[in-house]
Amino acid sequence: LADLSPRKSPRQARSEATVHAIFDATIQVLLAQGIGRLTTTRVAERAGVSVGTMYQYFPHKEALVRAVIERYLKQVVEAVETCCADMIGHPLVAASNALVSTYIEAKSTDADASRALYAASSELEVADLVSAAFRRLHSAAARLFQACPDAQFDDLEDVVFSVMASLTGATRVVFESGATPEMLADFRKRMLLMCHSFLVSCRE
Amino acid sequence: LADLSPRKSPRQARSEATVHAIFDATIQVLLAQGIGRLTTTRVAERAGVSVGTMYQYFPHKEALVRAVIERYLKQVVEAVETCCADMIGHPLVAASNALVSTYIEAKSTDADASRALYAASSELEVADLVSAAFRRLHSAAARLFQACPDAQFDDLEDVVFSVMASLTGATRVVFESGATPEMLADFRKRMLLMCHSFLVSCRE
DNA sequence: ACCTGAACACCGTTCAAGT
DNA sequence: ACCTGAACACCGTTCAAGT
Repeated sequence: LADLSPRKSPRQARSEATVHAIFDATIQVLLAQGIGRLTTTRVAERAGVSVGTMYQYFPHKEALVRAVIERYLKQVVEAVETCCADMIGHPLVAASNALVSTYIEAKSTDADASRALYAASSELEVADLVSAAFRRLHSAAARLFQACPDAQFDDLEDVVFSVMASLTGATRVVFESGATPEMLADFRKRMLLMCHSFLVSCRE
Repeated sequence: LADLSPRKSPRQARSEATVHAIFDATIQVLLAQGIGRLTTTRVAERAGVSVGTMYQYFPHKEALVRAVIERYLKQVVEAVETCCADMIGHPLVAASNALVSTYIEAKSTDADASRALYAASSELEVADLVSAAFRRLHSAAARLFQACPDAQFDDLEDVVFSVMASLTGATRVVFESGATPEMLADFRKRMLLMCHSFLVSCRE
């Protein structure tokens, strides 16, 4: 199996700046040109270094995009985790609504980036990153609903899995269909209702 | 904009066989090796023709994969459309359950193919095919729920959009997470409940 | 009417040579 | 310790030449 992590850590100020420049260039090319036009030459050119330098810090092109996607996923996951921690102990309806709203808003704040990264994340082998992020979302949500004073679930894990699969999967469909902000707002309202009414149906 | 349709129609028996061989070879390589290892040379070799021949019938590699994905989507869409037509006039719970079950089963019957094509369909520019299929699913479902004797919806189109986004999006998440048949069966049960309880919440 | 395959352009990756 | 860029392997696509 190939090593997908960055190749070495910068030890001097110069190389740290280089890594940063390469990382930024990758984001810029990705958002401006899309994954299809992201070539190592283009990234290196934009970063102002040679291709060879790029390969000193990233073992291959895929690692570049993985780094960008990883940071993006982290940002979304942490927003949801913070929300879930804050809502511990609240009643079901409040917990459910906060979770759904926070997730959709985290995706919406930079909708163009979301769209570009959805496209990129499918092209390359990033299933591991996506499922790791999904697992963290799942855990945070499970803890949240576990702590609801007005709800007991027989099989919490499975119920939460379905909620999160719907929420993340449907959100992806909406972004990939190129929804307008109005459609997104409408979608958000319906997802609030859908998740809550499902959770109520599962409550014992 | 590039022309993405097949380049010409076969006019003689020989060329018809050639197209068929290329099409089959594409499916075989896609399922056996994945989209990452699908090269024009490999497909041509497997089909027993030269690359040049391939380019007589398909303008580029993407068109090969599009053709395969198109046929697959058609199969799923038609299964759902048939189901929706059959269930016209049934009560909400029966209609909803039939729709959800039919969709998930259509995806499950050839789970490996579903997985391979989910991966492929993200790599290439097939958003148009996917959204065309989604639109047909949406229409069929809207007609179905419109005709439910025990349910009236204020904004049918939007309600159905959310149901179908959840159903298709969540199913994708489940397949991409490499779910076992047992997990799939469990997921199916929960989606039945989720879609139905949401529809009930929206009913006037 | 259909097929071939060498040739071309382009891209990811490497590595000997530089500072 | 870090950077360069020519060189290599591989892939998508074309087109003059064949049957």
